[in-house]
Amino acid sequence: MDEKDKAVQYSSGMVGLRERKKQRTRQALIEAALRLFSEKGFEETTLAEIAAAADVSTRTFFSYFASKEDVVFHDSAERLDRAVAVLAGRQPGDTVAGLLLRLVDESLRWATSEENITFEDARLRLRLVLGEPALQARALQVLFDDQLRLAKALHEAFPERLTPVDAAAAVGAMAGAVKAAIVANLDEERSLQEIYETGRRAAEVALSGVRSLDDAKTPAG
Amino acid sequence: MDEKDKAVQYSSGMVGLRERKKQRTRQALIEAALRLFSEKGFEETTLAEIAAAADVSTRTFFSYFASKEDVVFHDSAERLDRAVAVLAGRQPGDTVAGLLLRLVDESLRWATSEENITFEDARLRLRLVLGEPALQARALQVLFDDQLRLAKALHEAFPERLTPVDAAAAVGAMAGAVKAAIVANLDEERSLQEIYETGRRAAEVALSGVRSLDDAKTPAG
DNA sequence: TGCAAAATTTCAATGGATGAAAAAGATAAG
DNA sequence: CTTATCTTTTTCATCCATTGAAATTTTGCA
Repeated sequence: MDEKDKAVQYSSGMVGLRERKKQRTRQALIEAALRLFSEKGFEETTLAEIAAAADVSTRTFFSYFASKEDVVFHDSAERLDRAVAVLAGRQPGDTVAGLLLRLVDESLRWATSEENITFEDARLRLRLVLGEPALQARALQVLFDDQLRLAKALHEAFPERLTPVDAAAAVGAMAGAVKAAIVANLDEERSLQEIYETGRRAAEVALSGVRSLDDAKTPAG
Repeated sequence: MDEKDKAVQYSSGMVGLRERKKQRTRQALIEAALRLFSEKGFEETTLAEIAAAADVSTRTFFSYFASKEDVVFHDSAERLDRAVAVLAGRQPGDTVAGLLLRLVDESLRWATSEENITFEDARLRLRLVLGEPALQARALQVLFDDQLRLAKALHEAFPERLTPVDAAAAVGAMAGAVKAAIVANLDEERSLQEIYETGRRAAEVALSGVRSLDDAKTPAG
């Protein structure tokens, strides 16, 4: 799977029979794996079972995904591309904080929108990921890699205002706050709206600073 | 290894021969593993080799560490305990921002102090961790778990001022900023002092908010 | 149709991780 | 010192993810 394939991975138009077949196989693997994971659990599902359910050999699995964990994050590249696009679309009047807040808004909205997957599916996947240490580790790694690229994109959006390190710190603070808040909120049953609000409030804390938490009236809103 | 053992893991006083022998074995495993990792690389070193170098059976390794990666993070429990202690030692006049800044200061100082390990050793370990995907993943997981406990400790330090979610966001922003900044800074050769400064500046960004980056003169300093 | 490229399968091997039972070592009591 | 007991280590057997290489099949194209 070279760069060209990766770039076109989630675009709609595919040409030859060969490519269409590959996409079908990929989709079959994803669906088989996610179904089995939710039915029997991640650890309990073997690659042999996934491959069998998708009608390919076990070896073939690894020409589509680098590891058992990676199937779960099959759409992470698309998500990152969208996020980078938000930063790249910076307008002349934009502030760093405003642009980052737009990033969080769009990401949260898309992550929980119907166009993408059902909210129930999203919640299921979140539980799956947080419940399995191996998946949790992989998720954190994906997030970490994404942050590197977002920091680079933010620096490029404000080349004169932000040093690379400041950009990294800003992205890190934003992502760290949102992630921590969402996870902290996951114990109880929450509605889509509530989780969205939690993430947004965390973004505000990161934007306006922890110091705002020390003020009597929070100027964050 | 039950709770009592874990609690006393890094305290000085051990009684019986049995315990002393266990500590010696643990230490032998750590030293053998770290030496082999830096000599031949992480992937290239097998558990069989580590066990042989420490004069135990391969199986015994797993009664000391849950995985090959875990040896590298043998002191993470102690580090976390120190960090939690800082938060627990909150004084009446402390602000959230002030307490968190003290946390970063003490953590950075201790992580790079001679009492702990040589700075060269610390840098070697950092390179090792960032270079090996498996170790990077484990590091992020450890950091993530630590953040959960720190968020809890911060909430307990300011039970009336911070909701659990706000505490999580604050800790997440702080940790995210510091981590991102340090990693972003690691490409070039940096002195101890420079890395320390980078982390502290990132903490200031998280504390005072990304909005401060939008101001002409940064009020962060 | 037949050749070249790409994808899949088959086969074999490595190495991390785990469970269970046997063996060896340490502790405490008599 | 010796025995009964508890802990730790070893031995043995096994599972499964992952990888490399060679053989085979499928697809694209002349």
